[in-house]
Amino acid sequence: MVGIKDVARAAGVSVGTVSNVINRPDMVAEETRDRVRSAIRRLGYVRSESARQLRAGRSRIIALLVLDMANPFFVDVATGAERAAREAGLGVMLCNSAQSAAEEADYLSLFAEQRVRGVLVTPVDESGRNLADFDRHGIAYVSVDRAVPSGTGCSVSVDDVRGGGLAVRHLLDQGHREMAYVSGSMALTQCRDRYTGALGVLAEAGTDAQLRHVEVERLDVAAGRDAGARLLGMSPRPTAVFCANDLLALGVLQALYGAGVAVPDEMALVGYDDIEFAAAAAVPLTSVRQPAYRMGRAAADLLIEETGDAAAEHAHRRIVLQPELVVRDSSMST
Amino acid sequence: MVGIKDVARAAGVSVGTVSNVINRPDMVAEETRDRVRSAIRRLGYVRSESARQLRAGRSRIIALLVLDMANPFFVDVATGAERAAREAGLGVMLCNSAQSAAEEADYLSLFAEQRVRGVLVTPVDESGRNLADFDRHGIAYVSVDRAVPSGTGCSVSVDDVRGGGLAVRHLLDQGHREMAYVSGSMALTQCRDRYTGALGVLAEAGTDAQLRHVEVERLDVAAGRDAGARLLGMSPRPTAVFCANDLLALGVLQALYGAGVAVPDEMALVGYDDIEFAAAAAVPLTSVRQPAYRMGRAAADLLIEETGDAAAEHAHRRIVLQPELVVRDSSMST
DNA sequence: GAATCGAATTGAAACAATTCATTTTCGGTA
DNA sequence: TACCGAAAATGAATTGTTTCAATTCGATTC
Repeated sequence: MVGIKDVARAAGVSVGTVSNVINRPDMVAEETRDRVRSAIRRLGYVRSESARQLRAGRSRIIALLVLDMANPFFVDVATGAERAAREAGLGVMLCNSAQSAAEEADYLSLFAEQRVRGVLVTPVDESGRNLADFDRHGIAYVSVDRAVPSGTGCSVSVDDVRGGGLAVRHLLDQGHREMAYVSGSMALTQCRDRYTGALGVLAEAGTDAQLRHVEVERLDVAAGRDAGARLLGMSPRPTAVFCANDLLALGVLQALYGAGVAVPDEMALVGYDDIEFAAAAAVPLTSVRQPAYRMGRAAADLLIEETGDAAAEHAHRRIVLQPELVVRDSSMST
Repeated sequence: MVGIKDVARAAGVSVGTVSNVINRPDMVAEETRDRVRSAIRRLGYVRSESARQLRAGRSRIIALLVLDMANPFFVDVATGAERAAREAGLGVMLCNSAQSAAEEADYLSLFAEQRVRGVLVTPVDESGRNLADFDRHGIAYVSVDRAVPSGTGCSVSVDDVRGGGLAVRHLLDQGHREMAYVSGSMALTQCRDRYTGALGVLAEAGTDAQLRHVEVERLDVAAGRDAGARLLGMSPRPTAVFCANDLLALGVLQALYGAGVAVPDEMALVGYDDIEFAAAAAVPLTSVRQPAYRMGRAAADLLIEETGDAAAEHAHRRIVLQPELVVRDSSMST
């Protein structure tokens, strides 16, 4: 493997000069610069990141640990983060905790060994234990899609309480009184917050409308299908369903379609996230849109600020973005 | 930052012993081992991957560069690869070339600097120029979802010619004579191969059935919507459409639905990949299933074999997996 | 009591870059 | 000719780990 020494020898200069050609070309005389560059090309020299890193004490990579790569929502977040990182000359290591606290812990220690520049993470473990370790090791992190207790770190999230409210207010406005909320365990912040918002709207409206909770194991299409079957068996059968994400909603929609239940006439449906497939569904889905791409960008920007040259004057910030209701056919009788 | 020297000092042993405790615990006396381990815990020591790497000359990370992260097909490939890699104690760096040859080149040189263990890549640049560089630098790679010229390297792919044939034979069997093929440019191997297979079946059947090509810019849902609009304007209007992937098919389906064209009665539809959303569509999509997860696993396994201890006896292999037609409502009149 | 052996431990070299205090070079000036 | 200053180039030190030849230390054997 050809190293900087080989280049130096080939070009008849010292290793310091080769390094200068690469990192501060202005410092080197033009003639020397050309000689070195042609040697680099001729030998096919590629500098070793590990050696640079070892010297610098940290890498040029930021890690992004998401909850579920099969969910296009997180792919959008990743795309936003990646764009911002690459503009700053950093690489992104994208990983999937698949909602497992064990996987999360594994990855976080991998990141620590890698001395990554920082971590963007949608935490599985709400206790924040895993992240506390990061504080101890001085690794910067930004919590994505999950607010973090004040003062502990940066976060970028969407106002889920508000989002839940938007969905249920819309259904109330359509005259629904028997509603259901399909989500994962209330131990998951996003499921809990959306529920809280939904209940808040009900209380505020002073209505006797019901919102029954249907809990599912996982937040994917298959779980949505199961939930759909359970909804059909409920008595009284709900006339409107709010799902904690679009994957669930698509699953519910499929179950309803299979059972010949008309959407929205017999049952209205509202999802959450507004992934591309929501708009592409059989009956286009009404959904609470989250600015996923912007969230990814904002999170990466925060991290870059925190770990950049001006790191000294960095103060932890919590950014909260606003969701937006996108009404489509699945909740509007025509 | 606490290093191995600090641990050695705290435990009253040499750095070599600390290293042995971490890497070959059997070599160290129990009493010493415990002392070192407790020092590690007490100081919060995390070993530096970059230093290990520098010494070892290569990293413990394999890179996976996919064409389009927004396509669930590639997410499945990534999941398979990641599983295999983690079982072998390696990390995965997942990146998205977004079908851009420039992005691809950028990432490949990033990987070279990182001295990654190896690269799994779905090449954008068919010329293989980018990969030739890898040969020169001795970086192992496996081409995923794309066969590679014999002898140049490993590859895992799916028999796309066969897949295209399956789709069109099915449509012929349903009695269709006016068909269309929606895909990206024929410069893309997978689009070309599927077309070749489709035409092959037509020729073999000795029919006068038509298969007109509708070319789109990108392979996503939005492009599918455009294609759908164009299909509706064709004369004679095709009675069956085969799409080069499911995203296109979902877009076409949506356009047809919007125009009130019944699927499959007025127009039958067959997709490719069999992503989860294909089965979850308004009209569940008939699709040519690719074993994405298995492909990812197989590719990672090949790479691990090539870069492992038994690397010497490694011979490049080309694995070709078989696609399978999954018939659903979108192509079967009931 | 010396020789031998094996297990445990040591410590220096090597990895490939960056950095920075020195040194060299060279044109211009006194 | 000697000297000065700026620009260019040098090369040793540094980073944190792994590896391995060498050393130490008891216990066992003769």
